[in-house]
Amino acid sequence: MVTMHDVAARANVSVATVSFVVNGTKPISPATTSRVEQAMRELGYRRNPVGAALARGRTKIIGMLYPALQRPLSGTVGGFFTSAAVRAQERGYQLVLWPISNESDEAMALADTGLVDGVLLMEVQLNDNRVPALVQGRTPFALIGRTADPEGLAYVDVDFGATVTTAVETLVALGHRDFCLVTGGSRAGRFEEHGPAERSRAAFLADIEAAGLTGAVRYCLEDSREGRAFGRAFRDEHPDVTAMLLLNEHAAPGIVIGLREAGVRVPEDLSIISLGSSAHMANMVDPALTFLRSPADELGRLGVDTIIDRIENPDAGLPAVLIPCEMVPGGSIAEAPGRA
Amino acid sequence: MVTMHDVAARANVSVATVSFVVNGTKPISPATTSRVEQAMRELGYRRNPVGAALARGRTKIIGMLYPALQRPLSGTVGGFFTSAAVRAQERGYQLVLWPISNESDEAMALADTGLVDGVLLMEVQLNDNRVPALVQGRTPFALIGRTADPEGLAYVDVDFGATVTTAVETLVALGHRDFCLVTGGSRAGRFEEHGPAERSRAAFLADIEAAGLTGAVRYCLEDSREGRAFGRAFRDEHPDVTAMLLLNEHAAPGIVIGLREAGVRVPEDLSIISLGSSAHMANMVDPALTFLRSPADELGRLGVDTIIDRIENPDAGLPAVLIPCEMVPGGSIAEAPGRA
DNA sequence: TTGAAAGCGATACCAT
DNA sequence: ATGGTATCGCTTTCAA
Repeated sequence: MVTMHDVAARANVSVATVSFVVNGTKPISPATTSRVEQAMRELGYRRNPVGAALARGRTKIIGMLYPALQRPLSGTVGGFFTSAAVRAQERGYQLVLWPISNESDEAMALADTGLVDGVLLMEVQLNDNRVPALVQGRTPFALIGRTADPEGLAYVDVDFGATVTTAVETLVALGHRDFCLVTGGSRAGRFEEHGPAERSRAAFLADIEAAGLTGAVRYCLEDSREGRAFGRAFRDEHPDVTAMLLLNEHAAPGIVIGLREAGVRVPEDLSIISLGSSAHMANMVDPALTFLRSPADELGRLGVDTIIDRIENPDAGLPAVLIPCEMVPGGSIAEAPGRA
Repeated sequence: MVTMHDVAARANVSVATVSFVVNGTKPISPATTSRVEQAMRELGYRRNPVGAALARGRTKIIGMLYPALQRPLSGTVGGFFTSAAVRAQERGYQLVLWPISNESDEAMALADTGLVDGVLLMEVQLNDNRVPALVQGRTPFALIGRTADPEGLAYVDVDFGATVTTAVETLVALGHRDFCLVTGGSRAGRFEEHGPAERSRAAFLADIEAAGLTGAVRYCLEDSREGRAFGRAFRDEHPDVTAMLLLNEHAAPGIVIGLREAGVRVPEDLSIISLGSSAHMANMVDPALTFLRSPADELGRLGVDTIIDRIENPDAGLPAVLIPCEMVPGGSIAEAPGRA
């Protein structure tokens, strides 16, 4: 490996000088600069980030912590990751996706050892033991998502309350009065921990009550086969429901197929709005779903901005951003049956 | 930050001794060991991997290089990544997903600087300029996928030839004689570079010719809306085709929806086999697709084993593994029309 | 079994 | 505008 020493020797300067031209840390005469640059070129020098990291205490790397084992990487995460990676590069950082388990130790062990300058935590649960662990450490972090009480934390998240309200209002305007919210979650029994599902549920129940409507809440695993079974059984279990809010894009195609198998027509018999989805997923379903678009790209960018700001300016205020989803028309909603 | 010095001082030993107990490098008396361990506990010591990496020249980190900007992370990649991450951990490494562009420089710049011990290259193209760049460097690497001529490279890949042959044989046995292969690719004009598509195409044409059948090859962008348009137009463009091989799981639901809109029934009028897909994706379609299961998990594991073997034993042989997809029954194939 | 000390590669302070 | 050098945290050889 070619080191700064080699370059320095070749250019007849000191390592300090080489470092200065490499980093632009201090003014160096054009003559020396070009001599050094030529030496680097000839030798094929490439700065060793490990050495730099040790000396500087910074790596210019941001770790996006993702519980890959519990929650297989899907297209949604891909959206976050891609936009976040682009933004990081724009700001001179590298973003890497780091798989961790849900246990707190691992997150810390990585975060707190200097390998990354900061950490972006994904799939935050309402009661997430990784968060207190990170608070204890000295590595800056930010959340994509938020805990039950995100006071004092830097986060960006979807505004599920506003999103649900938009959906409910849209359907109420079409005459619907009997609702069902279907959320997801990758393993039974831990749904209460899932922020998006839980926040949507709370907003849903509040909206329903405020408007004097009826509303059930159901869970369905995030898998198309589960969706099929769920859809097949739905009408029998909820004969009166005419409007469904679906926070489960992976099960959505299966659910609609199951409904059709059971003789339920969408949207004539049942209107559906998919919450937090994308055009690609919505068009996998027939009819194409009316959906509220997840602001994945915006959140990815904002998340990166947030964590970098915290790294570079730890004393600034704590950003807390909520972005609502925006309605995209589709073919899955109609006037309530017997009203047209 | 608590360093080894702090621990050493607290335990009244030298830093060398602390290092020995931390790494188990040398035998240390039980008494000293427990004194050191207690000191570590009391101080909350955590070894700094940057320092370790610099001293040792190894980081125990494997970088999975992925062109996230060109090819948004999807569920398929998630499968690779998850199984690969698990396997890496089992073998004492960390696996991180590193977004890179398709340009060679970036891959190298990262790989060749000591931040990662080895590199796993994803989405390898037939003619991939990142590969010669990696060959020049001194960082071990392996491919998931392979170039046109993978001689001398370590790789694991799907056996597309065998997969296509299985599909064709299955359909021929049902009396089909007019085929169409539909592949994907995220941007027009670069399909020739896409290994899976190109290898499938070659195998397809060879099988078709050998059996005296007719076979068209079409491309469709990997998006459900594109799939819908494609499906709608298909019958007019290929009135005689009764059997479709589909190497494009993201467009699959849209294609079937489009076909139905155009009055084409699956499987009565047209049989479909999806190549390299998963149960989850196959069940997003109605009828559930008959598919050849992508060995994503196996490839992820094997890829990691391969790169770690190369890191730890560079002189061993170059593994070159091909795994065929395995048939999973579904509802999308039937006897050729007018044959039953 | 334990310790002293020489690096690993780069940074940045203090001189010149 | 340059250079000498201590330093970052840890590993590892060589001695004791």
